[in-house]
Amino acid sequence: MAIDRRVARTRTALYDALVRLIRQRDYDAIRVEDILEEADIGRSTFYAHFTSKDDLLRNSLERLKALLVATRSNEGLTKEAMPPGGNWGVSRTLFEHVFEFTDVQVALAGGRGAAVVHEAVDEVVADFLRETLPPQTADGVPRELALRHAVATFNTILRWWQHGKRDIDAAEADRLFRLLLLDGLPREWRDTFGRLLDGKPDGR
Amino acid sequence: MAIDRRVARTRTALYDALVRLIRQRDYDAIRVEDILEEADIGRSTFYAHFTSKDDLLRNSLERLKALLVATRSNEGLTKEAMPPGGNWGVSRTLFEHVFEFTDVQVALAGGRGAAVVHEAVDEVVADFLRETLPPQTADGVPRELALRHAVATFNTILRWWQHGKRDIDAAEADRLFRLLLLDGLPREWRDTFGRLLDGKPDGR
DNA sequence: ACGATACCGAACACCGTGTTCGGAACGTTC
DNA sequence: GAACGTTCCGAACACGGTGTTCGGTATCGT
Repeated sequence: MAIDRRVARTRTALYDALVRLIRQRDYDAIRVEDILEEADIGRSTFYAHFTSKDDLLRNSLERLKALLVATRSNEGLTKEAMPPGGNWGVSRTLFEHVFEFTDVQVALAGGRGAAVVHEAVDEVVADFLRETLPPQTADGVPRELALRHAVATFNTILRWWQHGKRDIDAAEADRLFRLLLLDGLPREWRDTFGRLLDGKPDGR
Repeated sequence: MAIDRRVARTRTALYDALVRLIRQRDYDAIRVEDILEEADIGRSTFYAHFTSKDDLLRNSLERLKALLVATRSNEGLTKEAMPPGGNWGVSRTLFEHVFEFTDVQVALAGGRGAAVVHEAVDEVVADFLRETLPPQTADGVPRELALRHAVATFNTILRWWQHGKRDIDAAEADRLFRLLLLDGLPREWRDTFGRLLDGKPDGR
């Protein structure tokens, strides 16, 4: 016996409604009632499927993971945004995605409840990398740390990008991402931070 | 006329109570009532000073900033943790702090509400750096981005450190921090990530 | 077409929030 | 040390959101 169409309909209706709402308001400014209204679903039905709003969020994010896997080979991309020749890398593709759909930017925007969404997304992306990266260790930098640093750096770029309404494009964002992740801060900043971290006054 | 002692007492009682509670439970598992009980303060009194739990948190964090400024010259450090000769840098000093008081680690631990605290702390540290760093730009990496990347990297190390109960000491944590921030990922990881980001399969 | 299952929605108990107010306690000032 | 002003207290209250229950209805699978 296949899965009842009714449950499938109900669940996706709820997923979609949540995403739609997250794009509009702050996550914890969203009441369960709002979701019900948006999805046109009965109260009791909701609680028959999920135990809480957070539970719904967690389950919804499993879908994001699928998107990521697809993205690995540029599958989930619209034709317009397809690279001229050959493939882009994962990061570039993601940045293009974000560039295309401003929604994600909004979802990642500030606010109290956004932090929750943000951390949840982090977890999913980290999972993805954990499954993708080969096992190895380099110069005493453990796998898990390297991976989390990559996620953190990506999100830093993303948030900085959309927060300041920067007039740079996805390519530039990707460039900065790779620069920071792979090479660290450029020379001048290296010196500045080096001095600060060493406790030497900065001359002011 | 100086500030009424009663208000001072009330406010610090509330600050301390909040911190004490954050060390025990998840931030939003803490009810206002709990704070009142812990601080032994009346309900109406609380709302005479702060509009909400979040408001209290924000105000409490102003203190953290003061600590940071003090830390810049190793002032707030206990004698045991003082560097053998001369000063440590800001980052090392902070790591030593965290090493000494496991509390902070707990506060920064996982969970739903921790994200809120975490983001708030981020903001404070970013503010601190914003006031401390000289204005400049390097290789197209804007000041604000460099600064946020530093904060993010610091927190990544911290969270990874305490999450996995790593058996490394503060010095090692500081070494990793500087490595990732200033030089980026080491060679092997550079290659691995480079390949992944470029969309080339990893050979599996 | 029929049995099983999912959905509906109104009603309800529950919990935490934030406000109000009169009286008691405390601090400040002279 | 007395008097005045401020702060604190705590019980009571209204409000809003959560999660559950249950009988009736609609939809599904076979």
